Amino acid sequence: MRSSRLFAPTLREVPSDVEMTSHALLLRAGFIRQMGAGVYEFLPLGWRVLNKVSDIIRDEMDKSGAQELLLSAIQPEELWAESGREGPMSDVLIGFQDRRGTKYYLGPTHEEIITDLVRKNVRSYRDLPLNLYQIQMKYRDEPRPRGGLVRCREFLMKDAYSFDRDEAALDTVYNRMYEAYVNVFKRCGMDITAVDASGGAIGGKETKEFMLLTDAGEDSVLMCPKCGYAANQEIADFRLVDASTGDEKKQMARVDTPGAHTVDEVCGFLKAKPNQLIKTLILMADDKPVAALVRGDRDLNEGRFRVLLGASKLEMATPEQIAACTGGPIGFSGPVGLKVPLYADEETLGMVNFIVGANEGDAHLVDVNWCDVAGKVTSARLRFAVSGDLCEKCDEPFEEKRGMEMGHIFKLKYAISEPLNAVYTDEDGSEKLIIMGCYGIGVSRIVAGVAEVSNDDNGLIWPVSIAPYQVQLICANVTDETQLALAERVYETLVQAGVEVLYDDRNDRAGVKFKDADLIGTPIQVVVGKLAAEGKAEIRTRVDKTAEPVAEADILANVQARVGG
RNA sequence: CGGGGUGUAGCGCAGUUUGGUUAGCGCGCGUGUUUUGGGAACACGAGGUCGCCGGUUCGAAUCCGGCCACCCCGACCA
Repeated sequence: MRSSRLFAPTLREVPSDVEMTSHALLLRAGFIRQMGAGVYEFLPLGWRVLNKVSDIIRDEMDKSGAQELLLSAIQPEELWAESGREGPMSDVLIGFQDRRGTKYYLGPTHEEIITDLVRKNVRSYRDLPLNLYQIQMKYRDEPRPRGGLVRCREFLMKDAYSFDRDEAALDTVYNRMYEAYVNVFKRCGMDITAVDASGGAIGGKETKEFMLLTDAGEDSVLMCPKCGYAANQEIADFRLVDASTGDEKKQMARVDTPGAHTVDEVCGFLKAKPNQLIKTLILMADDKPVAALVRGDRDLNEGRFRVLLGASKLEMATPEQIAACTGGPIGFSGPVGLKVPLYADEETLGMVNFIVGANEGDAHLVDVNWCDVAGKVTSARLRFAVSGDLCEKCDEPFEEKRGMEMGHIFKLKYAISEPLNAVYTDEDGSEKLIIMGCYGIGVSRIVAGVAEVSNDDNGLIWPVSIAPYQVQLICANVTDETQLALAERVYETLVQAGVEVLYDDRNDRAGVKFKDADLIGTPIQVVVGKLAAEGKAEIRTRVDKTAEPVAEADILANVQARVGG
């Protein structure tokens, strides 16, 4: 491809509303353009990278025994109603009606569609196992798209779904997918950490997320430096340390705390530390109020709490709902005399003489002890693990890192097949539910991820495997006939040999072309310049700018060696 | 959905506080000349419904009201 013909508008300056490195570089280098919030167009360079990633995924998926197909992006609403996920996922569903008034959603994921396909076409155990995948745009009305390709409303995903007879067969395919994923990310040049994760709205415990560790990531990952345990903060387990001081219990007292409704304000007012306070969070679990009690400096893990309650919906109560069940305004709730079910984080049980809200405006209770709290208190782990908490297996303090989720595999089991009644006839003639797994990779997010971690001040740095072109050939001065003639010959030679080469034949100053080449990030650069008079070109890499003079006859072999390595 | 911010040429910005000639600057773009190894110089030139709608006014990029879009933080996030 000749740069003079390539549609790759590069920018010198970063558009003002861009913050994330990968976003800025992909825009500047002419890989993507924005259509709207979380909606991007892939320009030729971006599209090439996306396809390189897709091809690697295809190769690994096919090797693992999965079969590619293409499902409909338009999904009938009734399937979502049937699976019971229309409600839980209503926030992100983008819907429309056809001319007859039938409702549809643009596919945010394809469990319903594929399970419907399979239940209509699979009858017998002889038809199993099946592992089907596709690479297709997904549509989710994300509450907050961000970071360019990191979180989009329209994004490219590889999604695979396995269908098996029993758990043992599911385990087999799950493990095979794990291996395939490891291979995919390795081939894309990414250093990925697999972590224990939460099944999210679907549920399920056996699930792994494939995280790219980067400060730009949206997730928190807790890692044990000793045993290698790694988990998403949402589900990370840790050892409870008994922090009870053995202080003598004092007499509870009511104090005025005008205007102090946040933990910081109360602490400032009472000259206390956040860990001496227990905050009482009122939540609505399937529309019934419950109270969660956690130490003032901790955060409630709502996902864990929801699972504990067995609730399908859990959300923070509104000020009105809080007033209705506590009798006080938001910010002054407390467990003493509270008439809603109380759930206390296990860490709070060892506390004495703590501070809580008084369930009335502008007042708190101090020197409270658990004996003051009438009523049943359920103790459970309700808070997130944080940096410094101890690994449950080896008592080593966790390190906390940011991660960007690139892939997710998990065992759906019967979560979808049961409501959709996807069954098969087993050997003994009995009808059984198909057991399922699902496996996703954010293809477009991989592009963002690699761009995020692989760059320098001059631009992107692509690994050979997914670079838009393997080689960038630069003719330093196209008005120099010797240079131009040599560059043209080198271009022909490389193209004929099947090397993917972007040939900068523009009539610009050399500096412009060097800058663009670095920005685009092609891993190998071949410069035809002053040495053309001697019949030589310079070959260098994007990372190591040490130029190696190479005679014309040896250029192809040199390039091929670099591409291969 | 809550909080904060921004909308003026393809990109980056000034001008808005205090309304007043023909709305500026840099980059980029076009033509020409000179240049040609790390984003060249000079000359000439093109390019704008000042986010949209309404209002106030003799007069609105500027003041007022409403709306929209985008970004960031939070909530949310198979």
